[in-house]
Amino acid sequence: MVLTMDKKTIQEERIKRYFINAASEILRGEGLKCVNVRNIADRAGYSYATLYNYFKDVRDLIFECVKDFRDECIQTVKSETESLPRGLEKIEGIAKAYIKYYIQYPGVFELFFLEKTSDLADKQPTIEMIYRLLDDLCNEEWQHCVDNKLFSNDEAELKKGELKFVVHGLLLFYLNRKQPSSFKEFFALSNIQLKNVLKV
Amino acid sequence: MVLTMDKKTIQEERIKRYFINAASEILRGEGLKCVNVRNIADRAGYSYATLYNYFKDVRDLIFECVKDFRDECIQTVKSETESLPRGLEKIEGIAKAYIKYYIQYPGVFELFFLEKTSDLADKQPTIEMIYRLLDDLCNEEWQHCVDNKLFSNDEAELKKGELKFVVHGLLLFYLNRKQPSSFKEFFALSNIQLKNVLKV
DNA sequence: TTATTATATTAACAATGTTAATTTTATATA
DNA sequence: TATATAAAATTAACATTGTTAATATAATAA
Repeated sequence: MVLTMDKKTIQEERIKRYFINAASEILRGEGLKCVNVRNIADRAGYSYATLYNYFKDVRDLIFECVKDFRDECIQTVKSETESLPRGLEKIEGIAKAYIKYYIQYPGVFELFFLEKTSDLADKQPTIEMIYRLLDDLCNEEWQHCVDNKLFSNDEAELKKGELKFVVHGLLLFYLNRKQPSSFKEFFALSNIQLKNVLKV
Repeated sequence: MVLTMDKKTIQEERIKRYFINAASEILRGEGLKCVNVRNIADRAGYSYATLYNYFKDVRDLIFECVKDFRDECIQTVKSETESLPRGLEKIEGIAKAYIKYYIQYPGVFELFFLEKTSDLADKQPTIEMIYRLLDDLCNEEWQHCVDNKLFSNDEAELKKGELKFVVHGLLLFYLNRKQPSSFKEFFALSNIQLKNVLKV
């Protein structure tokens, strides 16, 4: 795909990337509320108006960051859990690594789950990607459980959903509402809840 | 408390209320993104600058709405579930009514759980209230289950948490990310998940 | 080398939150 | 009751942010 790009497209993609990277850095470091066109452009080494030659609007640009963070999240979780034994134990590890990623980058959680996406018509595929991220990360292992007769298919579906809602519920309260108020408590609570969801 | 207010305080409270009610109506009808000082003041019948004689800033005003919505939510849930048999069945009913309230007023969910509250130092009690709302609504019934030896205290605590995270996880995905994409699917999914959490 | 096109920048505008300056209204006192 | 003072409300103004229009600069083709 990249090979078929003409010179112009290559250069265009390059400049888009400067903006995307600038926005990502701000998001990662300071969170969504600190991201604005002048900020981004400054960091990218352009004027703010130049941004509009490459992106429809700022939401469009910020949305591009989502794909990068998604890849990074997958990468992180995979490398942190590759040596775990398959099945429930691995699912628990994946869930923990997934949570850990957002604890490290709360701005990414904000972007993925809290940002208002007023008109998300053309962005639905990306939204879908995020919605299914945890499922995608765990799917093989759920299948493994089903194959080993640990659960029926229906039970696995149920638990998959339960895991997703519990994990994001926990993150919503902790990251956005400081509940529980310390990481230590949050960590203990997560572990208890995960153990409960993933019991046979 | 009201009885001890002097004339000035009474009048001040009255005007504060005009602003709070105006903001609440907009929130309820059009959601958080449509709330702004000029809007609110128009509806309250004042100039936007007047608002600053009564509230530190617009966040302060919007936060006042929280208490009203909380009371309304409690009221609604209680009246919709008063005739249910005690115990798990009632908890399920409460959870459903609670969910229904936010489906009816997505702007309230936004305000309660999604809004960024940059400095929430003095607002922590209110945040706490919201964080514990579902728990408060169900507490008596959980206690009833424990009294009837349906669960141990620890089990009840665990399930209380699980219910909270599942319910808010479901709402987060549906209200903020349109996942699932139809109410029908959401309704079915909620019912399945609630049944699962609340099984003995 | 110059005309044309592409790209980038500055200037300007609209929306929103906020504060300052000014006007209006209410209150107290002579 | 009339006027001085305090309180409350309004208009004007400013800052920030997203966005677009007008202008300037750089790249490219004839």
